[in-house]
Amino acid sequence: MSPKPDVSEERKAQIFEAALACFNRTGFYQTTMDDIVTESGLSKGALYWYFDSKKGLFISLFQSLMDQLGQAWEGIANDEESSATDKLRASLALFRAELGEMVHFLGIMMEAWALTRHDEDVESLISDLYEPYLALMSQIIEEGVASGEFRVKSVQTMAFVIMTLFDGITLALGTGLWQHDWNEIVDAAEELVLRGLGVEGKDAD
Amino acid sequence: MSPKPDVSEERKAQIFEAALACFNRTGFYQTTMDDIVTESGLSKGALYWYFDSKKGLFISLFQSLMDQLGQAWEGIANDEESSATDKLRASLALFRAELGEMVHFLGIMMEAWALTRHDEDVESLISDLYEPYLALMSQIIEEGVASGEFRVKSVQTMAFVIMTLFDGITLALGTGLWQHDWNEIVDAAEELVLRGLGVEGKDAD
DNA sequence: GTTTCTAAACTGACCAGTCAGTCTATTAAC
DNA sequence: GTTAATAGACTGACTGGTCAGTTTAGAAAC
Repeated sequence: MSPKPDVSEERKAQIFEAALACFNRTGFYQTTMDDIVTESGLSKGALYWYFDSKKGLFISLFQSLMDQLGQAWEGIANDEESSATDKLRASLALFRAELGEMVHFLGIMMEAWALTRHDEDVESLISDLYEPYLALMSQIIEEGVASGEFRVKSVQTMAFVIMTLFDGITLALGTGLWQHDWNEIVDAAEELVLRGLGVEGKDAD
Repeated sequence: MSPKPDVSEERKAQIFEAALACFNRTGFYQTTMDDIVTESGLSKGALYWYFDSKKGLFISLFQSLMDQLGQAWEGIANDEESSATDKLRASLALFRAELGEMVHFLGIMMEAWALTRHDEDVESLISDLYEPYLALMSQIIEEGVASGEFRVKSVQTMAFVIMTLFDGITLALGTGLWQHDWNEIVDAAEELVLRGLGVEGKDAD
């Protein structure tokens, strides 16, 4: 149909890559569209051909980055074979793997958190993304409590606290407060969470 | 000496109050100096009489907010009377109290975290503020391990993880992901941390 | 000869920071 | 006790630059 070969997917990817680099480096307000023009090697016209605004570009980019994560979550929670403890361990392993991805766009993650405060679109995007994660965690803890593996006062609240710990670790990496290998933090977090939920023994690795 | 009574402290406080409201509401880049002018009821000249730049004002404000916190930390860690477990509980109580203050400037806290990525001044300010907190936590855990109260693989890393949990909770409040009473989260965090460090019993509370 | 796409010049709103000048309480001189 | 001098506190119009988004002219593909 098209009188020209469709390059739109490549172009979008090209713009995303440039926008990722810029936003990650200097944040949302400090990067100009011209920065992204330069970084991408395209023109301003091209950017506005594919995206209607700077904010639209940021949100699309953020959305697409998040879509690449968290595809595996559902599989974990719905595995009939494994115990709640196993599922929790698998969740932690997944978080570890996701962190490995996230280090490439921690700046964008943090920018999005900050934007949450004064931008409704970003705020609802984030809370939508958050929901399934929290639901999964609640489900696992619920199961563990039912089977006697975990001891917990409030399932919902504890699930939230554990998610909060994950975010805190992400934040610490983003701010650069933790200079060493982030695997060590995840190890310690695993130790804290498993024992904190009342899982006994086996903590000699 | 001065031919006029010194009102500079009141003025600075007045500017801080206005800047706090504005920055907290709309973030650093989205608030204009004119916003702060309007909010404070002063003039632009007055603002620049007391502060050299927007960034300077933000940093002074942040600094002053942080100074109001964390005065009590040292007392806790150096109390010879109490056990490491007691000290940890006291630290959690302090965090709870600080959260009560922080809810009034969560926006500024999050803005500062995000700025960390591309502003050296903010970055070094934050890591300087962070240091004593981390040192305190490490000291308490170290003591607890020595006395056999806690079981931990790496003191440094575990201290960092617990601090990270605090930040995560702060972040969750800031983003508005947690809609309920934040005291509940701190309760759950306390449960997780105490048991996670290997403190036995007494969790029927 | 039409559609898709690109380039680059352009527009105009916006905003941090400046500055020439004003106001007012206090002191010093007489 | 009135006048002049002083300096700190303050005002707000203005400037110069920046940058999101638009326009326009045309190339490339079919």
